Amino acid sequence: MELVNIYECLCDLTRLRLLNVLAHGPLCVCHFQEILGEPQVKTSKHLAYLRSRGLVEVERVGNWRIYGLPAKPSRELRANLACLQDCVREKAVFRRDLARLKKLSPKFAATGPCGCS
Amino acid sequence: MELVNIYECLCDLTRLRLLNVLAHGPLCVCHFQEILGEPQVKTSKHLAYLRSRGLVEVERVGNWRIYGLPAKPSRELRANLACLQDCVREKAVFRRDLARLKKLSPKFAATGPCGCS
DNA sequence: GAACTATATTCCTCAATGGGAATATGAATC
DNA sequence: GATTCATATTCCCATTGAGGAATATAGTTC
Repeated sequence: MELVNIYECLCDLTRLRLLNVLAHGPLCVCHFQEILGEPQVKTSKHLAYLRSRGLVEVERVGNWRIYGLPAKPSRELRANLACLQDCVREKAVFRRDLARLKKLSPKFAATGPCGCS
Repeated sequence: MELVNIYECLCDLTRLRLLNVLAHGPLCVCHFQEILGEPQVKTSKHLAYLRSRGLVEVERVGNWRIYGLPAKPSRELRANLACLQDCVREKAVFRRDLARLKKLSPKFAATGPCGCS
């Protein structure tokens, strides 16, 4: 994974928001959708973009795709994700996303690996 | 300055190389040109790009434009530049650029603010 | 003021990106 | 096997970016 590929992923607000949420654990696409309030296509495409550059990994569970940060991130990726966390901590959009994540977590947890149904 | 603007600047190898050199002090365009071995248009354009996003500042000295990192960088910028330094330290291209910088520094210093002439 | 120097800008072309509408895929359920 | 559900993919369009050739600009020097 090249350093530039990491930064390519970071230069879009939607992807930054996804990574911010991802830092707190893996989720399926419809959960990201609900937390960010973004349409399905947009969410799915950006996750695919992140995946194409190795910033996320996918696991298939029934109908769902669970996206999470890599199990073994490179040194560069770890450093940049940590830096991102630091930069983002006080920004409104990102805090709001995390607030929604917290609020929706019980609902998500209610129905197996995914509370979509 | 938005976080995304910083990452936009970081997602191109030439600009990463420029920033890496810049971390060791301001220089004029032709010096960057010589260190990176890139044509004038390319160098000038990427510096303009960095400037448009506030990652560098320019000072005019006679015919030269001296590009340097901002005197008062934002917290985000500082964090990301530090992270970049850390990520780049062992990569060949970047080390090579710094080696050239070191080698050429005396020559640069020889003629006032710029040793081009 | 003419020539030179360092740098920026303008055109051009090509490739990549973002976003949405519509459609495809593939697993689960009835 | 038809339907539903979660997700991906395809097409479309508009914007942006990278790179180079050529030209413009503006300061310096003779």
